[in-house]
Amino acid sequence: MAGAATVEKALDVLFHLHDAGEAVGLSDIGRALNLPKSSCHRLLSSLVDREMVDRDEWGRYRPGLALLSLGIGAQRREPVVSAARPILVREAEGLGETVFLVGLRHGRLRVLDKVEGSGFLRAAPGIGDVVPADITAAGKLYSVFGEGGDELSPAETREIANRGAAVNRDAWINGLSVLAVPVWQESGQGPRDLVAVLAVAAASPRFERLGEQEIETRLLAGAASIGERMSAGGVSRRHDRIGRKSR
Amino acid sequence: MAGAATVEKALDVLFHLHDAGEAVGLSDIGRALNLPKSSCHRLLSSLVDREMVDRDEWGRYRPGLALLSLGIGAQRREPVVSAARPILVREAEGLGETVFLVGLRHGRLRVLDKVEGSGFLRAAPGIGDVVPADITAAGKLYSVFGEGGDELSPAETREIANRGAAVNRDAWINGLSVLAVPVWQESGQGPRDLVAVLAVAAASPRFERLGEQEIETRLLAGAASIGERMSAGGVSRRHDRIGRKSR
DNA sequence: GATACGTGTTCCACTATTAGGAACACTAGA
DNA sequence: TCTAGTGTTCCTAATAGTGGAACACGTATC
Repeated sequence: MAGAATVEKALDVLFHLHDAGEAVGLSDIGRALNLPKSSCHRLLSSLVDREMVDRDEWGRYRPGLALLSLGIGAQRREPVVSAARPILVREAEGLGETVFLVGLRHGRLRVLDKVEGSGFLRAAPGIGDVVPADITAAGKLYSVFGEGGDELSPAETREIANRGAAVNRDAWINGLSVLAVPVWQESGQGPRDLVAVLAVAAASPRFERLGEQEIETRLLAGAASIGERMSAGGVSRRHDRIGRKSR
Repeated sequence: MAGAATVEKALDVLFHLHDAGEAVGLSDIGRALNLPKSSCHRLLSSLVDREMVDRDEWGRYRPGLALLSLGIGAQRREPVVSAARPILVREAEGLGETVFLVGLRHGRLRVLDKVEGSGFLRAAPGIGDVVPADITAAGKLYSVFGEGGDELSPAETREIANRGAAVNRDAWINGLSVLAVPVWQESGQGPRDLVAVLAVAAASPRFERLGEQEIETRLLAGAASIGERMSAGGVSRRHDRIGRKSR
């Protein structure tokens, strides 16, 4: 909370370049963030030195590739990701549709990994992106089984709890249907942990043709495999929170 | 050059967390970077707020998932990557080995994308990582055809120039053989541009079994496809450098 | 138990640092 | 040529970061 204001401005710049989607000039950045050009210039030169920011042939700024290295490193440390990767690939091939792995991090749902199918729904959320909790199938699952997530009607809560899966038709993105199942990790004696959500997204007509039941059984089997692989891998067995105050 | 010192310290912290490979405590960070604990704490709290840094259940620090979102965004803006992706997948499946796309950015060779084969050489460089220019097959190609890269013996230069491919056996990593070919983009009237390098890495015995000639012809065909796709995509046609001073 | 060391966190006076206006160099367009 | 736009550099006031010291909490050691 009591942070370094300069660092936060630099991060503002970085995220602004990300959100912009295209390369941005110095003056535009200053205008957008209400910062003087000279301040932007100073911040950016530090970021460029470390390749957190790149410049195109016109001198405009865009996010740099050092971020990729850091980001992939962050992803690699997520045990769920390495456990789920083969299953994501298998299901994406088998179903021919895009498969997501979504996790709750820092109070928000993030796409931990994704493997695209042969369909043409490339736009949807990218790896690392935050997805809205209130309208997505993944959000519903976390609302029912996890700690975070938003409130749901008692009826829907009971239905999802019994079924062990959540569906979302056209509510998030029109024409897109999503089916999601929880990924559990057994933690020895204690209660099992909801470590992620496995989801398939497909254009609604295609979704119908594949058959909801078929998709559900495949995903449930996949989620079970991931859970087993995590327990088997053993590297990340569950520790109780000990020591250190955390805030 | 004349940058914001605070921002650079924050980046020091970020890269230190990346290099460390495992979660690090506050005191350790301060010791490693010769920074007072209080300064580290302030910097880190800003980074944590934006999810550039995460904390594990013991309160130790590690790179955060916002970096993944930013990094994937940076990668997506590389036209070569989207053009090459299908070819990488195809060749990785066809050969059963890991295929790399390497580009020269900011004077250094970076892994722009990578698709892993069925072999067990997962360790090698990750997406976004910098690879050494002087000993790799990709470095040799850039030395001969590109602007960057290191010097090479005239004999080897001529051989690579004639062959249009570079090989590296056990020089970089022992037991690992790499074959790389240039990816050209025709730019209308001017000379063609070396936009990336396509490379296959395999354990040396497996490399022999596949046959160097077979690998080379496949890669050359793949590189040609990428070049065509880039020119065809048209989105990123070549512009001459106009306007703005660049430094 | 009591002691000593480890951690992460908070406080606060000092001063080095950044802020940001203004002037500069340059290009594109009228 | 003149104007409006860009990115870059310079410079001083005053703000924002520095970092030592004290704190609260946990684990190991005697």
